[in-house]
Amino acid sequence: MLEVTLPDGSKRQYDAALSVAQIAESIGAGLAKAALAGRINGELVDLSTMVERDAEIAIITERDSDGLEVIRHSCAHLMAQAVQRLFPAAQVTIGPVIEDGFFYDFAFERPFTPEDLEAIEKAMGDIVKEGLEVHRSVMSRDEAVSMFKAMGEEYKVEIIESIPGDEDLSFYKQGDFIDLCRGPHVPNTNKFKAFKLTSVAGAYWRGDSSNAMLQRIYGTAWATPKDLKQYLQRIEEAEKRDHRKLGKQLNLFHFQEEAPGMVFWHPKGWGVYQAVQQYMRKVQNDNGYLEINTPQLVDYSLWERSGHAAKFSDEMFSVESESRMYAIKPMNCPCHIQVFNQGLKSYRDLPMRLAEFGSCHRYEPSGSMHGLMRVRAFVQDDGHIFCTEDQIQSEVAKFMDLLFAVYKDFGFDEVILRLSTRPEKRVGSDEIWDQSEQSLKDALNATGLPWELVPGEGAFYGPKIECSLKDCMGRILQCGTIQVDFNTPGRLGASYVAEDSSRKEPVMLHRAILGSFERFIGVLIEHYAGAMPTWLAPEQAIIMNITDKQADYVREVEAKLAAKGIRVSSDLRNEKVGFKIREHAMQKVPYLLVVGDKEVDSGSVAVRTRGGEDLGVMTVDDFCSHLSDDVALFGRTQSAS
RNA sequence: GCUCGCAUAGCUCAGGCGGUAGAGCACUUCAUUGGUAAUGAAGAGGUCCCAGGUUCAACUCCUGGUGUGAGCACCA
Repeated sequence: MLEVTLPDGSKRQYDAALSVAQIAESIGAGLAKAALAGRINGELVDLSTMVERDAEIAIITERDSDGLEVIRHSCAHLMAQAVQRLFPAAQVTIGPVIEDGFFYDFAFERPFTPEDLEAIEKAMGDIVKEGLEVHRSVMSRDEAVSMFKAMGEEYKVEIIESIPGDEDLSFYKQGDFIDLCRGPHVPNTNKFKAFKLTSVAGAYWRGDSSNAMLQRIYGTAWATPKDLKQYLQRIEEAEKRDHRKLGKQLNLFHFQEEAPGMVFWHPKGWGVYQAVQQYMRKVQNDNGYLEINTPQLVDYSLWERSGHAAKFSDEMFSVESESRMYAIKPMNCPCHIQVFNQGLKSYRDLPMRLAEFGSCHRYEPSGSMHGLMRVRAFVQDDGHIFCTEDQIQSEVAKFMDLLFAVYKDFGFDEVILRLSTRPEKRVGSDEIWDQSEQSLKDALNATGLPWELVPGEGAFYGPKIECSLKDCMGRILQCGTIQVDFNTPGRLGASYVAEDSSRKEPVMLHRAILGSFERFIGVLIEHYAGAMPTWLAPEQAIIMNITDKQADYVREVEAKLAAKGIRVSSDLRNEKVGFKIREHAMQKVPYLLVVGDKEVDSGSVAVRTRGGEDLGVMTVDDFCSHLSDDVALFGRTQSAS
């Protein structure tokens, strides 16, 4: 006798051990048909897994998120089988589930073409129709190694040989295809209803650029064709929001060959940039930061002393002039220490918060550049807080509060926090690292928010908290950071006089809220699909006449609004009003003001938003106060959409 | 940096088994003065990314470079 407990709490008794599939069958034929996998006491298992004693059992179908994972994982196997049918020489390596889909890496003599992808997708469809049963089996390490050796699957041999100990390994076989895998998998290849191969690209074996490059095929798989369609629509929507595309359409900025990875800001893009920067300047002034400005070109020796040259010399631009070597600054911190070092500092001066909208250049690898998101010349909302060890936690806490408030103003409510700890290549003693990491952990815990630990991802001089925001597409984008640095101030000779009149080294906190203006504006463009909230919009209002008769009045209103600091322009072209409306609405100008004879007579403007909402006719003053109310909202509510 | 694509008018993109190119929008001119997402007509506009090579002939084929896209690697 054994008793199983189902997720709804109901219990069932069985005479003898039986498989999860049989349990599903005993509950109902429909469930048995829909079943993809099971869960025994919380652990995901195959349907064929035997239940031998009392347990909590759940039947996993495509409706569970775990079910979707199983489908995707199995779909990777399906694809590998199809690839090996078409290209027997292709060797299989690994094929995991990723967000929204899966990939599988193959070692093959030539790259796969888009035509290959089509053929592979078709072969996958054939295997689905064949309805091959999927069998799990267990082998010893040695057996498995000799089997894959015989098959010529060198990468699989390498994977198995890297698995420690003598543990048995599980295998999944469908038709003539067998793969090493932990599972679980769907019971039959006929379970797939919606999948698509999306792209092919190179990827290094084991993620190491010194290894061979494999061919990675990406695919997506869903429970139903409808879900697949929705996913493809989501991708399409993301493409429409691509900041590179919108940057061109809205005439915000451009790039060109002569300055790879460096932005040419156009008047409208620079308008957004200025709005963001002026906001940040005020926020920093209001929160105890002192704004400074430091040189862009600094003698190379400073970067040697700071430790940057040793790690990043290949990524630094340098300039030789009159037989001196300079580096174009890749970051601001060594310069900020120079400012701190001027004049004797007392513990009474701490914490000292220095901020700079510092223009930096880094030689980013060519393949890593991506529109505004990753550039070679950028400006950070950079700041360095010089403080005592005792002040770290409260300074980090203050910073976190400020960051949350700023993100809210920009319309981002969700912040994801991660702590990156000591990397292999680093400076400073282990004690110092212990201390730095602990102080950040304490600060994170003090926020009361969940956070994730990322071992080994810290900067070479100290651990860091990375603050990511979630945009309206659900994408997670790292922007802000705060990093504890017990190393660099000492290397560059910073000190202060403590209460007991001894000399001590200050701790330095590197911090940025937006990260780089370039990247952050890229994020904003995509988040708002180019329709910036009014406070950030480069053109907040445009006034247009219906016929030439109203031209003078339009100029008058324009001057009046401009005098109030509103970013306004007028469109007096000899075009129909519908044409002008369409054009400016597509340019995402928040407010479109139409003036005809009626408005001239009554001294008013007819107001509509870029989203098509008619706000009616109002006086110029009423419009001004409507707009300033909207501006005061920041991005907390989407305005004039 | 690595793998594989791509590069044609200001923009979005066609095109040709090698014989110096086309559309829509934008632009200019003319007509039109029209009340909330495209008024009509005409015109102008190109070193087909750059440098070599093959060829009677290269925008097209080959080689190299640059930029760019997807992914990988990197990210102080």
